[in-house]
Amino acid sequence: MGLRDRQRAETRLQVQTHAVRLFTDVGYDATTVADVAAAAGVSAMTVYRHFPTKEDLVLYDEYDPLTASAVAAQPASLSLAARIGHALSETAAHGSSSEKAFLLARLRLMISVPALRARHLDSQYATADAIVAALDRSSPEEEFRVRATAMACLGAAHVALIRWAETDGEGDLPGLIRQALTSVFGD
Amino acid sequence: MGLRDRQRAETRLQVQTHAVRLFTDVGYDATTVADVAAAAGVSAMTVYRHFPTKEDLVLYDEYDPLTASAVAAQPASLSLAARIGHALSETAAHGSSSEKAFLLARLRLMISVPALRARHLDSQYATADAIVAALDRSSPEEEFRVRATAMACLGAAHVALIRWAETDGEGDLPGLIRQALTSVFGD
DNA sequence: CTTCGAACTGTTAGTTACTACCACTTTGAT
DNA sequence: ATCAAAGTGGTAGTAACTAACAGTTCGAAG
Repeated sequence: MGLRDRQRAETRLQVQTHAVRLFTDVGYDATTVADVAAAAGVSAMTVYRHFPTKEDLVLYDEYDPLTASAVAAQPASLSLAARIGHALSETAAHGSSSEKAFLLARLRLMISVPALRARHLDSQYATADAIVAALDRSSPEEEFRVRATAMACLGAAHVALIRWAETDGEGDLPGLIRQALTSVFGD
Repeated sequence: MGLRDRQRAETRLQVQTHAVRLFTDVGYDATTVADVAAAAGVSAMTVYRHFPTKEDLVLYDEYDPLTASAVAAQPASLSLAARIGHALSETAAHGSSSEKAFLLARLRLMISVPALRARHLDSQYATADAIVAALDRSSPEEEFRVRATAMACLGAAHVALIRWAETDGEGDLPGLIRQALTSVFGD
């Protein structure tokens, strides 16, 4: 990996870090993209080169492919809901390890800012698509069943994620997700 | 109800009707608010006086309070998921009666346009809030349980709604919602 | 019926997110 | 050493909104 890639990654991180800090301290709407660019020491154009929209300064990652492959890796002997639920819990265990404070700040923004909350929910929709693509191999009726189950599990897991953020990330996220799922499905 | 209110309602309907038609025929992004205003024979400012954002030209209603009161009216002997699920199915039975073609056009936009899809999902989030407010009367743990169940049921119902729109509203929506919920919960 | 306040509408000017285009610099491979 | 490619900045432009002002119309009180 050359110097160019390293500098690009560095710039990207700087921009995003300053963005989340300003959004948290000053407010999302009260902070312009020009403000973020100035704080990061770049031009506004450079911000848009790294992040397609202002919202993406907060919402860049997402674990769609990871989740989908985790679902596919579950033993087929389990029920559909159990396979999806376990996969979600496992994926959360991997994702939430590094830089918890930064992730928490981003999550709080995703909860409190309407535009970010909406986009975050839409990314769940994309995750459901990925799960359907990873599992569905038969009839439209089966796809309907898989998609409904996936959306239900993702909805429950989302509540766990919010709870985790509201308690400052002190509980363990995979456990909260399992708790949310069992309180819905009994199992 | 005076002439003023009638004219206001008339203008609002005209604006929204032309908006949905233009969005469907020309495209959401390719249609400007000025285009909508011109088609409806009003100024752009008038559009904003009736609808806070361009997105709200498609997403105005939503049945939060209806759903919440329907949930509260379910017999407490049923399980939590059953109470919420039945309430969703009942609310859908009331809402989908009048002007199906217009509702379908709006739904198709909510599915295909990313910004509208995101806001539509966020309105589900608001519905979950209303359900929680209607049911929760005890501990934070109970609220967690209610919210997780509500989001799960709403996620499944959303899949039914999409399916209904994709099949041009020919199946019955309450039945599809029940089908989605039973394919998730077994019950 | 007249009059006066309030609401509806239009116009204008401004902010901000975002895009297209052009020129300049820097990197990395030949 | 050179040249193509990529990163960066500047300018200009579109479109979603907002604030403030002025004109018009409705509706209620006298």
